[in-house]
Amino acid sequence: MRLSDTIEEFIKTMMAQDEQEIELKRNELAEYFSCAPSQINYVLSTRFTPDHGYIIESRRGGGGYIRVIRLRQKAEDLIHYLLNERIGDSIDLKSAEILLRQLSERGELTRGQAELMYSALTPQALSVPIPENMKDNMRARILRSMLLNAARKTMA
Amino acid sequence: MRLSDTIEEFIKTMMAQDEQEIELKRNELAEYFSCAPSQINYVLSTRFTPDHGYIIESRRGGGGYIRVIRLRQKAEDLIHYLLNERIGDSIDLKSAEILLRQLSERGELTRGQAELMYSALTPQALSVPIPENMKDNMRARILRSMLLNAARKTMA
DNA sequence: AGAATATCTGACCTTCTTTGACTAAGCGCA
DNA sequence: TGCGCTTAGTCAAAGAAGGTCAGATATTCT
Repeated sequence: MRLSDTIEEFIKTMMAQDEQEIELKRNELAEYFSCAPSQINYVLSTRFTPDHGYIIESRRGGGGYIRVIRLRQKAEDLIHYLLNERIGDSIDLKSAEILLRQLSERGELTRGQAELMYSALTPQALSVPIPENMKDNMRARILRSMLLNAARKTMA
Repeated sequence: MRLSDTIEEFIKTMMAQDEQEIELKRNELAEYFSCAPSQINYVLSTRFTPDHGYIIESRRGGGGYIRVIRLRQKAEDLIHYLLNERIGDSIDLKSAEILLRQLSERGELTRGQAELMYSALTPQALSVPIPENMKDNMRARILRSMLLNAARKTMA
C-alpha cells in the first residue's frame, strides 16, 4: 500500500474516534512515518480538500499545528455542488445574488450571512483597476472562501 | 499552548476582574512564568497594541511599572475611525485579522461575522494574478464594504 | 513500451516565538 | 551633583513550526 494511503487512513482513524476536528503536528507525523514533512502536505492537498469534505487550517512558528476539519455530510454535498457546479472559477454578480438568495431561503445561510457575502462582491467592493473580465473570477474565489467558512457552522 | 498565549490570557484575566487598567511588574511576571523579561514586551507588542484596543504606559527605575489600559470608545467612533483612517485604501491581512478580532471581542460584531469577513480576505480568496501590492488595496475595499453592511444593521 | 499521472523527497522560504546581551531611565543617597 | 541601584526597552540571533515547488521515482493506462 502506498504511504499516502496509509497516512490518509491514519488521519481518518484519528478523526473517527475524536470529533470532527483534529490537530496534528506535521513534523511528528512525518517522523512517525519516516517521510519528508512535505509528504504530509501532499496527502492533505490530495485527500483532504473541500471536495472531499475537509477544511485545513494551520499555523507556523513555535507551537504551530495543522488542523483538519471534517464537514458534516450535508454540508459536504452542498459545498461540492456549489463549488463545482454553481460557481466554478467565475461567477457574475447577478448569479451570485440569486445563489445567495436561494441559500438563504433554503435556510442554508442566514439572511445576514447572505447579505454580508453579497456585500463583499459588489462593484464597490471590487472597484480596483483590473480588467473587468477578471472580476467574476475574483468573485468566484471570494465567494468560495466565504461559503467554506460558513459550511463549518450553519450549514449542517 | 504557547507561553505568549498564556501570558496574554493571564493579563486579560487580570483586567476582567479589575477595571480598565492594570499595572504589572515586568520582572515579577517574567519570574512567574520563568521566562526572559523581554518576553513580556513581546507579548505586549504583539497582543496589546492600539489596534488590539489597548495602550501601554510604563516607567523604569525603582518603583517602575507597566500599565496596560483598555481603550473604550463608542461604537460609532470606532467604526468611523476604522473606516476612514485605519483601513484607508490599504490594509494587510494580519492587521485586518487584528481589527476584526477586536470588533468581535468588543461585541460590535459576532464572532461568526468576523470570521466570515476574514475568510473573504485570505490569500486563497484573493489568489488572482494581480500584483501583490494591489491586494491590500482590494482587502481594504472589500472589508470596508462588509463593515458598512454590518454597521447599517447592528448599529443603525 | 511510452505517455500520463501519482507519489516522494529535499532544498529553500516564511512566520511566529523565545532568549540574551546591551541600552536607557528613574530614584535615593552621599 | 553624581553615583549606583532598580527597572524597563531594544534588537538581533536562535529556535520551532509549517509552506512551496521543482525534479526524481513509481504506477497506471493505452
